[in-house]
Amino acid sequence: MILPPAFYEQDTVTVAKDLLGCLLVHREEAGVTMGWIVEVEAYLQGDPAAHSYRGETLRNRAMFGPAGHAYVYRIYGLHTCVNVVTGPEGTGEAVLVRALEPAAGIERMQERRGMSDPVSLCSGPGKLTQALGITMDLDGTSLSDGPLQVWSPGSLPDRRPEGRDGEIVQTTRVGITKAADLPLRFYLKGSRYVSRR
DNA sequence: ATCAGGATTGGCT
DNA sequence: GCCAATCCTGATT
Repeated sequence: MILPPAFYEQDTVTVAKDLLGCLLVHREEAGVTMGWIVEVEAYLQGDPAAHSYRGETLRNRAMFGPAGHAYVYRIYGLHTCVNVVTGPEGTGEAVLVRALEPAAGIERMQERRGMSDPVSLCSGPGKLTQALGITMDLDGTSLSDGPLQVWSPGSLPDRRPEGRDGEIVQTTRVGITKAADLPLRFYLKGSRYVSRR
């Protein structure tokens, strides 16, 4: 089932951990692509590494919007990353989706990524957006009521992401310079689909 | 008006 | 391990 807005209104770290094992689903006319979320990072209020740290701007506007919407941004001029917005409106907290285990629409992902190895298809924040066809026009859209959705674990009967059932590893976040010591990255223990160990 | 730099990736050494 | 690619945004002059 599609996660309701109330799910995203919980504490951001709680949402980050509960997101692991859920399905990120992109529905397009061309077809559906989806993958289990296996790696995330939390970005909090007052967190120097968060895009929201210096206040609301045109770019990070969605981060301050209602929980359960997407915050999509471009990085290094070429890659796109997707976040799940959390917390009450105005707080500027979000969870970055860093890696997926491909679950459906794998052929389309392979076409878009120009490669075939399933392990490398979505093992990074820029890779997964390319694989699922997530573009800037999804910025600010509702994840409960739009083309980009998040489904609860077990939405695909008898199918589960790889790894030690439900065990979560917590580490520092990847690629940041500010607040680099905060342990706000979470991934499914044993998954081969994370961006790095 | 100008400019530094970034929540990355892929290719080369 | 190192580095270029590539393009805004946001901060500064």
